[in-house]
Amino acid sequence: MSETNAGIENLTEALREAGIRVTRQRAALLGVLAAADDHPDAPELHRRAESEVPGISLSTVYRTLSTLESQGVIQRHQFEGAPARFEPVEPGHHDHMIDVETGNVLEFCSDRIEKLQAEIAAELGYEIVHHRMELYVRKITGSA
Amino acid sequence: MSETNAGIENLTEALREAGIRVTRQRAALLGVLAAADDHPDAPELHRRAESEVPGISLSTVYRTLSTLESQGVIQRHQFEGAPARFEPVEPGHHDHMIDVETGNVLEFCSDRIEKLQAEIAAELGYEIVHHRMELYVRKITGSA
DNA sequence: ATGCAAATGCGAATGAGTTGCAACTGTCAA
DNA sequence: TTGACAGTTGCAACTCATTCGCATTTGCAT
Repeated sequence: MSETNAGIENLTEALREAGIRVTRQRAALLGVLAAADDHPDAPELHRRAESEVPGISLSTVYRTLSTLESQGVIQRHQFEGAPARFEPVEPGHHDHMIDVETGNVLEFCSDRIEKLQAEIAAELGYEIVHHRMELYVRKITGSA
Repeated sequence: MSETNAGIENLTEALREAGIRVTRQRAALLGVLAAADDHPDAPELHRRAESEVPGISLSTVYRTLSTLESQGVIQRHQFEGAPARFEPVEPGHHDHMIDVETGNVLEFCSDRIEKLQAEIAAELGYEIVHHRMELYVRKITGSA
């Protein structure tokens, strides 16, 4: 628990220093985001934040998410055919695997793939600004 | 030219057999799509189709694109922060590299990456239904 | 404590895409 | 060739996710 709180303390401090006011609404969202291990979308975050800040509006949630994203605190993911989903930024980039049956998101990372990507881009005279890789997957059933 | 026409002939035939009427609007869109080597979005396809079928409506374009997509004739790509873009399906899957400065789309393919993706999914007990990989890139400048 | 720019809540607006519906038109059978 | 009729079209109205305008409120530096 102290870990999470410490993380949020640091964050609020950092935000304040970036000239961004830490309002009740924002604190609540930071808390909700830090506690989330799924990748919630805006309405879901709104729902969760409402228990801490009852009247919080959805626009505020959207605005805060944009702010936090541009501060590099969270990441926005636009998976196929679904509203944007968010996750706190942790050290170390990763990609996503979406279970097409449940909507669950797993994270993974492959240095080897990243390296190949960079090679391919370089061959064509480009450098990678960023990339997006999503595997839409289905659980392998024992029998079938 | 005969190549393109032959391709379209085959397609219209295939559509007819799938119980899908080949209307003027659809023929026009098939032609526009076959002729496109960029990855146009719906309004752009609408613009191009209008020269052949003057009154064609945007809804028809959207409807036709959905139809053609579900027939496996074209593919829809949802790149970051942009409306969907379309391309005819050609044999051989490929991924995309988007020049963030110009919006140009290059295609590429890497068996090695695909293999790694499958391995990663398999390790976690999943099989890949499909994937999406997009490299957002910038041209490497000689000096700078 | 106080001022004020920044942030909020509300509702209205946006943009991409979809849909209901009456009028139209490919297509297949005769 | 001609019907007939289900599939299509154009239009306008709608949805859904997200953004914006604006009057009111509120962090927070002083």
